[in-house]
Amino acid sequence: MNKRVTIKDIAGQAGVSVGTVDRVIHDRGRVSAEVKEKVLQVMQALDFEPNLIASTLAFNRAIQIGVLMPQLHSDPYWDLPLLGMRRAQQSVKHYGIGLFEQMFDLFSPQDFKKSALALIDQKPDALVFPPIFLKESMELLEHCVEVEVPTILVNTDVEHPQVMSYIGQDSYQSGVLAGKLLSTVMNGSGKVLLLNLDKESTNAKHLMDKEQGLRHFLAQKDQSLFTVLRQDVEDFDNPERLEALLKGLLQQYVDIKTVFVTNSRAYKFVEAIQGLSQAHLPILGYDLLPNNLHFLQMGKIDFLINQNASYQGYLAIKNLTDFFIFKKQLPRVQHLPLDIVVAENAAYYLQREQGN
Amino acid sequence: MNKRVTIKDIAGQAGVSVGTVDRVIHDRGRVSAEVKEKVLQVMQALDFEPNLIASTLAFNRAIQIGVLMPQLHSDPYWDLPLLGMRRAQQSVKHYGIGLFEQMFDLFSPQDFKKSALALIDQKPDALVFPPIFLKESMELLEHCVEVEVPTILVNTDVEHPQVMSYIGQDSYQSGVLAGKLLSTVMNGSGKVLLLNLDKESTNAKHLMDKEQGLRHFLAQKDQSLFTVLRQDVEDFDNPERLEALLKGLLQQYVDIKTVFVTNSRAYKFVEAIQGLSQAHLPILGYDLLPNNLHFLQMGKIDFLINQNASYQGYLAIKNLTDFFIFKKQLPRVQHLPLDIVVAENAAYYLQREQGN
DNA sequence: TTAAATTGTGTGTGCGCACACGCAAGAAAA
DNA sequence: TTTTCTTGCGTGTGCGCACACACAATTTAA
Repeated sequence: MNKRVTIKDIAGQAGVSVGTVDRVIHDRGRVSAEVKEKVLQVMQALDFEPNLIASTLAFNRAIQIGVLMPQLHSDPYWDLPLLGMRRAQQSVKHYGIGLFEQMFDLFSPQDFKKSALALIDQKPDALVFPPIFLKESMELLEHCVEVEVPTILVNTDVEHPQVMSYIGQDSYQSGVLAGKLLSTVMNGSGKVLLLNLDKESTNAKHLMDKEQGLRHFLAQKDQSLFTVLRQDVEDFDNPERLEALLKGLLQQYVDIKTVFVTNSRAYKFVEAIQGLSQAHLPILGYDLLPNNLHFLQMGKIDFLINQNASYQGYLAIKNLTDFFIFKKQLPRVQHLPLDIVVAENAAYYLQREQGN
Repeated sequence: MNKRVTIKDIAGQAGVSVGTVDRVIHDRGRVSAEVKEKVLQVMQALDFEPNLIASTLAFNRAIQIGVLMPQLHSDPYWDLPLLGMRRAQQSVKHYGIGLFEQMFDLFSPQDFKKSALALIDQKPDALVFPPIFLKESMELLEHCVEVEVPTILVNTDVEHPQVMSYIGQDSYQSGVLAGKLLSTVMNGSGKVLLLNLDKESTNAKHLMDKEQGLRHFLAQKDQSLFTVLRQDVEDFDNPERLEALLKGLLQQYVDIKTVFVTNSRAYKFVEAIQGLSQAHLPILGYDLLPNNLHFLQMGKIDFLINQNASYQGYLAIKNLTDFFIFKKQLPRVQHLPLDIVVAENAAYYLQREQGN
């Protein structure tokens, strides 16, 4: 193994001191044009790659990542990204990467705004958050432009120049996939009941994308065979109401063959229809929450699409480490795989969600 | 941010020098029992975590990982793990991790043995290889015991005390999953044609595990409805022979409803039956090879189970880095997820296979 | 014309740790 | 008893780089 090239080697070859080489590398100025040119030339010739280990050691400065997330334990899904971030932070803390965590009320745009300002006040070097509230998120991004804080979005993408990277699923394609899976269990024709179990206050962009994906897939298969019935439910926490609603729907539309719950709350639906004595109704939902997995193993949920919520958080922190420490360029969009989870392969995904 | 505890802090608190602390940490001896106790106590009290960045910088020694893999470009599947390892090496080279690559002929146990010896001669710090030939692999592992080289297996697991870690799929469970998927497209009953497209010379342990998994799932569903017909094909490179064989089988067993190709060569099967004018026969295969993906998009292959071949290699190197640099304990078995790949979600897995 | 600011360069220190070396005091061997 | 070895510590150097500082040679301002 030929030992690596160091700035000392560069300095020797170029006939200057290491300080000058350092100034060229960091573009700090105070170097004459000719000398700079010469140094760059030698660096090229020797194929110099800085030792990032030594670099971070000498840099000796902490990098703080601001994290704006829904309050822990307010919703089982939203715990996952934060836990992923904390795991990632553990594994990159040697590089001096720290987290400023700031929580907000999942259903309060006002609180989101307040928390965002509080977080920015701490002057983080970067920001990570899910744009749950569209309007407030755009305002926050504008604010980030002013204070020059690069931002990574998780869960939902939004177009804005200050967004360095989005990490999450392609919601539209995930709807397409749902269509594919549901059509295979519908035996030729029938109606899909599409359930949005969410509050109106939250930005439902990704739910709408899923719906479009589903409709697109079914339409392309055969216009007449498959239809979609969409139902939005805001008080999804009330099993009785849900049961009553569903009873009505199933009576009214006897050709409902399958159910597509567009977010992680499929288990709430299953709980609600426990009372109904009804032939098995195939269900597709999202995410490996304990309740969903329970019903998956029992055969009450047929498919789960894994949104890799915890991995989203993990990757966000890992990517920022790559950015700050290893000077890597980040891709604008990082779509995570659309994992199809059934009872037979759930264990491995669960392990991964909890492990890395 | 309260700055981190260093060995200097420990030394100060314990009333000794940093050299003594260092000796305690590395258990180099030459420390009296009382002093050692005291130092350990202080380390505990201050919650000391060594700065691994500084540690690796000071360590200043290269670690060479021996890699024993099938010759590049001899089989599209077997290129993937090696490419994954190279990518991983790129991303951990700062830590002084290097690869000794040694290739062998995929179908020659003798060459495997010869290459193994050549690799061991280079005195690598660790070894990574797929135990394709069972007998020769066990001999190699015995050799590793003597020279004290820890080993990571990929693709196939083997029981041996020298194996530090296995990275790959749970073959049995992957057969179970195949059973689940195939049974959903068989509409109630029928025969599964199980195809082993492999040479007899290679260790077929994982293929047998897949078969057992499949049979187990189908039997548990309903003994009488589903049956399995197994066919081993050694000259899988000959489309005419394969076509003739299949023609015979399909005539003989009219209730064959679906095909399970137990390795990455499903595309060879599809190519062979192009000539047959035959109603669509659902096919399940393995791995995201270009040819497989092509037929998946065309609808000629219905499911692929992703064995994450490239990620296996990637993880092997990453894990060894964790082991040597970050002193992490590795799990004996790391089962990778059983990704269900259909036309609608293939792109994301492909991207991941090529990307990280 | 002299003082002040700027530009271009080299030197030195420290990041936290690994490891070689030095040296005293006691233990074992001669 | 003298010599050699061992044990138990401290000191010093270097890993490769970042950055502060010193200082001369300019250039600009007063």
